[in-house]
Amino acid sequence: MIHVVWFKRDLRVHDHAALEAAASSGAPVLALYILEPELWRQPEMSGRHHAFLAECLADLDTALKARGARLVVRVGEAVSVLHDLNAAHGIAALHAHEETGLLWTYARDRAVRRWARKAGVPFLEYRQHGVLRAHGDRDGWAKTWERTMRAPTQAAPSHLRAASLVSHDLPDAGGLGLEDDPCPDRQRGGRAEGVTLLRSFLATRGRHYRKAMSTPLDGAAACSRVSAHLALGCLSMRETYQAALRAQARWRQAEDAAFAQSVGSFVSRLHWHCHFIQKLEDEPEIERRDLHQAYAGLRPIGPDHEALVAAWIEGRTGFPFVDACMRSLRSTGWLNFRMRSMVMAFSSYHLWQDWRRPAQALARQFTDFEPGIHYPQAQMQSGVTGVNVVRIYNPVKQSRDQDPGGVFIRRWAPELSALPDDFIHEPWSAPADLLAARGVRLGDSYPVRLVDHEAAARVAREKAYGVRTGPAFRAAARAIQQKHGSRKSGLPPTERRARSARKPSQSEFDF
DNA sequence: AGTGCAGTTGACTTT
DNA sequence: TAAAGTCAACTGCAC
Repeated sequence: MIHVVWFKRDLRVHDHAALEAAASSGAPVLALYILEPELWRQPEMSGRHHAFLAECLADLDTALKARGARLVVRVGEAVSVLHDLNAAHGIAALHAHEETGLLWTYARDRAVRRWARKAGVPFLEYRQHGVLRAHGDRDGWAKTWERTMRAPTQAAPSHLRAASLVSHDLPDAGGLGLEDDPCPDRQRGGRAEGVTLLRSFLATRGRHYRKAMSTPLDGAAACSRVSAHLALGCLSMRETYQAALRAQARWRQAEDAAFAQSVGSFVSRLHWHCHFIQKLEDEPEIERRDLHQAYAGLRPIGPDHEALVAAWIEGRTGFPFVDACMRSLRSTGWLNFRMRSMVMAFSSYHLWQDWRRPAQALARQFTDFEPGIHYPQAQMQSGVTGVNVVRIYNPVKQSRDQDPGGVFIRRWAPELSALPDDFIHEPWSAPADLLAARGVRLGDSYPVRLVDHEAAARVAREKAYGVRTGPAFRAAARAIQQKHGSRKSGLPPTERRARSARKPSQSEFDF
């Protein structure tokens, strides 16, 4: 009989509750990764995810090898893989982390649970990060998070009694039906890489995080870049959080206030990470249904939907800053948070396109795709939650604010690089003779902008606010309040006013 | 010195 | 991690 550790998006041996539990059983341990071809057919998945995963798995195998075990890869449906292993070796217990993922993985986990119950195999699931499953008490959430994250981390087992099984080869991207997905500046996967990033961020790179995180230029180096490693679990949230707190204390002691504050911003974003994933955990349908039903059908899918989404995701909107963001994302697999919000909002408001296909296209581009952050954010930036303020970004203002010298634009839209700073943010307003002199032919060397952004924003604002004042909105808002029982609604009127007067923050997402 | 005034800043409101 | 508009307080300057 063997204990199986089913690795999913927790690809590490450190601070790993499932591995620890299996190891301490004393029985032979099978470290299993199930490569599920059907998962890779989901519209969110892409070649860069596959490449990053392969690196993570190789790193995990190295870590297991150092402890006398190996990673065993099996290809197929989780239930049938587990069924075969159980038939051949007998599974004494199946250990895994809880996964908050796509509806597809949600359904697969339920199928595995059903199978385990029928087969008489104990299926033991452990909390991942700070996300709570089936929690009733909304008020205690932050406290529980804090307690979980401050608990001691679990050391990696020093030696594993391994069940020696043959590992299968990881299918390559083409074999899984994934399109060619060149990403020349993609981050490397694996815990070693994640640890290096976290260390360099907390020791040097992060000093100007607070100021630089929103700029497309400096953000790439000033941000931690551990998101992909958290998404696949190369790093645990607990060890990341504790490392950040230690660094913050060190910088305070060194009287480097700027660095300490930057680390503080990072820490608050770690809370935010779990806070958002919790939304998808509680309401998996956020992946495909407008949270607020009054918005269903607000953006009907027209005949030009596909062409507009393609122009947007490929960086051909005619807005230099938006296009630079999209092209940079394609090449690096990463974009800072503010620019992610901007491009999603641009698609939803200026282009007035339904959020689902764009969200899938973005998911494929993000090496750090995390369903629990991605979908709640996509809905928020599209203004369909009914509880968040309508935020329409001005792509030209963002360009002037975040890239005043046009350096980022020139890097990613070199066809515009000869334009002077005054016009690089909005080439359509440049005099024709200037464009000609600088070799820019709108509609030829660079696209004509898809929309007049000011007019489009005006129309979008009216439509978005139109929903909020309609009778359907109020009815559905009441339903959401009832279902999710937001605490704010229970406050006495005076305090409710006082609270709502507070500056609303992006992290608030009370249903 | 005090006044008028254009321009700036920041808090706050509206969309 | 919205943007634009409003308004009052403030600032720098000319006279």
